[in-house]
Amino acid sequence: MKCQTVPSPTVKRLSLYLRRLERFAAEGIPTVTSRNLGDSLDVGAAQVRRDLACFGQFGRPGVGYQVTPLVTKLKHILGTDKTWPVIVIGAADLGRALVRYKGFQKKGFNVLAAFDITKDKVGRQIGDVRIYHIREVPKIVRKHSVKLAVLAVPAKAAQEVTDMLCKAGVKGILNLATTTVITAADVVVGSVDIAASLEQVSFRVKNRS
Amino acid sequence: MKCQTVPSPTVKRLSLYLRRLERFAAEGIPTVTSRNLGDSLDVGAAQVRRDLACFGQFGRPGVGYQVTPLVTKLKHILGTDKTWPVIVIGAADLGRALVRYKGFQKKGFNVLAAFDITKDKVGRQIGDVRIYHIREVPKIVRKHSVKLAVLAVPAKAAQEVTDMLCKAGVKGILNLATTTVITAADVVVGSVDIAASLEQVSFRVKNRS
DNA sequence: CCCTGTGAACCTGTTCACAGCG
DNA sequence: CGCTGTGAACAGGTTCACAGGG
Repeated sequence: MKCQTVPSPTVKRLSLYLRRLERFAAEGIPTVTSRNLGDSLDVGAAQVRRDLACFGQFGRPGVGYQVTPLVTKLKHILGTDKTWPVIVIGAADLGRALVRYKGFQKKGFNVLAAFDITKDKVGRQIGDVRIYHIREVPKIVRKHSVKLAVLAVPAKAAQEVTDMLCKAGVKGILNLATTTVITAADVVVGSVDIAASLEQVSFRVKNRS
Repeated sequence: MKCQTVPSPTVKRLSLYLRRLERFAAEGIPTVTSRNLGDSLDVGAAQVRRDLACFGQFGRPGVGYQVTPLVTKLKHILGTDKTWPVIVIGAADLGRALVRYKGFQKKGFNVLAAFDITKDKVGRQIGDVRIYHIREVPKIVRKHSVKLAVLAVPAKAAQEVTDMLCKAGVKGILNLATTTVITAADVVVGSVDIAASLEQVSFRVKNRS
């Protein structure tokens, strides 16, 4: 079907599929059906087929999808078939945890530097990742062709830092600050607000369901 | 309009509105229009009005919305007008960061205990929050009527821990593990996968926009 | 005249149902 | 026959546009 604009819910589910398929692969299962894959993720079988059909036809009627080739294909689609250098801005608690976070490594994201402004952090290490002063961002970005940055700074600094990242040439930002940041159209921003996510849950709990 | 089923995208935006309104309040701005509020959040004015209309009519035609009453109202709707006790399961890097995370306190979530299974963590403190053995969960949950839990354990333990939380009486779970967890229908689950979120960004970067 | 609240049109993503291949 | 891929129907949210209040 090859949709020309991939729906963003589809992209989210792609990550789910990949995660699950990797477990199937680890279990030595060679083939899965759309139902098979969807059931464990609470996604309908038709939805699975639709999502995958956006990128070509790699299922076999009567059989299903071959796990290993599909993992490869999905990684390629998501861009995690090669290693991306990533920087983390903000080395407070959350930033520190992100630098150490194994989930990034598993997906091929390589955290190569952290940044902060406070004197007591700059120059220190988190594991074997060094904390630089924020003013060093452009230099490091250029040197390693960094395209992705993770933002874990206080809300009031977020926009300023974002502008600086854009100017330095970063193309994608994962924003974990509790504020909305605005960028030029050619820079992608994904936002994750952990406290707000818990707030969603509390709302749903309060309103029974 | 009082929609009987609040759309979940609306709930997400409610958090954004609240966040922004609190800043307006801090700046001493008494009144905002829907356009005014939406513009800085990249949300259409009509959307803002629709979302708010789900909960009653608290805007004044020709004027807009009074900031302070709206903040109060939104907090009440989201359930963050009172303090919720929260527990964090998993005291590795991410768990530690979450226990310390100020964003929770700001919204009235009070992290009162952390849990882990490894000997070298149980009994220690993160700030003034104590780490208990996971088997203590039911006791603490009952003692403090804990309704909300944050899950930051390895993927392979997530489902087992979730089952235990549900049995202990927890009503809402924020899942930060990299796996899908399944619960009875009366327990709310919100999922945040940081690595997957970065993967979304990398996909969008790879496909220019 | 400006801004809210809302019916109605619209659009985007989901689900159904079936043709077609292995 | 089982399962994919996909038109066609459907549902949920969004945007438009305007009536009505201040």
